Amino acid sequence: MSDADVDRLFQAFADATRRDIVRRVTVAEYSVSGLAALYAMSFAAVQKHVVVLERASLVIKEKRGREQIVRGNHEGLQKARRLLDEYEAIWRRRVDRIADILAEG
Amino acid sequence: MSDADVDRLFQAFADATRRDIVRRVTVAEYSVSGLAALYAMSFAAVQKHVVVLERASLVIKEKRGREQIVRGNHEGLQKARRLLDEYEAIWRRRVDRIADILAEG
DNA sequence: ATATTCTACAACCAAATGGTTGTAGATCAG
DNA sequence: CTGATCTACAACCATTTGGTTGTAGAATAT
Repeated sequence: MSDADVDRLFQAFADATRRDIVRRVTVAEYSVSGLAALYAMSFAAVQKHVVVLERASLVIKEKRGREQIVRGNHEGLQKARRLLDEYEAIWRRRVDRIADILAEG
Repeated sequence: MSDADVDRLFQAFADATRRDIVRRVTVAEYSVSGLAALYAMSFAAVQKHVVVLERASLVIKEKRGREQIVRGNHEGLQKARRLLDEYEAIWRRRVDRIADILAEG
């Protein structure tokens, strides 16, 4: 995963509307206009949010007739969690190291 | 945690330099200028990154003489992980629900 | 066939972001 | 005391971001 990929992923999470879209489409399917109806902004704005989420692998679009069905994509979430787990591991190592120093000291 | 807080948190993670700073200051202490020496950018740029990380609770600054010592702050990381865990829980509920439907069908 | 719906995308705008240089206050060293 | 170092912050700049309206194509409904 490149830096740019990670940037895209966390950037995608850094917006409340997009986080809400992720929650919704994980629970149920929505068309883009179905999503747009939920928010106090234009269709185009919501469509752009969906594009951002798609590029971050947090959402998948599938054409169905004239609609585009949006569903959650577990891949992006898993990547994000794995990344944060790495940071957590660094913390754990640090805590262990300090404990060792205290033990031998 | 407000939407704005969550925005700040993920936004802070959405930059490779800032992620690198977080890793470094979790392992060891750095002054702001000590950090600045590591990157191909101005002191002011790095100082701003530290401010962003501090506002996101990912880093803590402590004045020591004329230096400002930067250390990792577990709080922000924990918050971020807990948030992603909530999304994961939504996924799990969804998977369970589908399994139930298949079982009774 | 025509009208409607859904989507994509361009063009535009204001605000935020990530960088720069410059200035000034504190602290430390000689 | 003087000079060097460390930090904070202002002002500025280019690019990105999150929003808008408008246009056009594809699929559906009447």
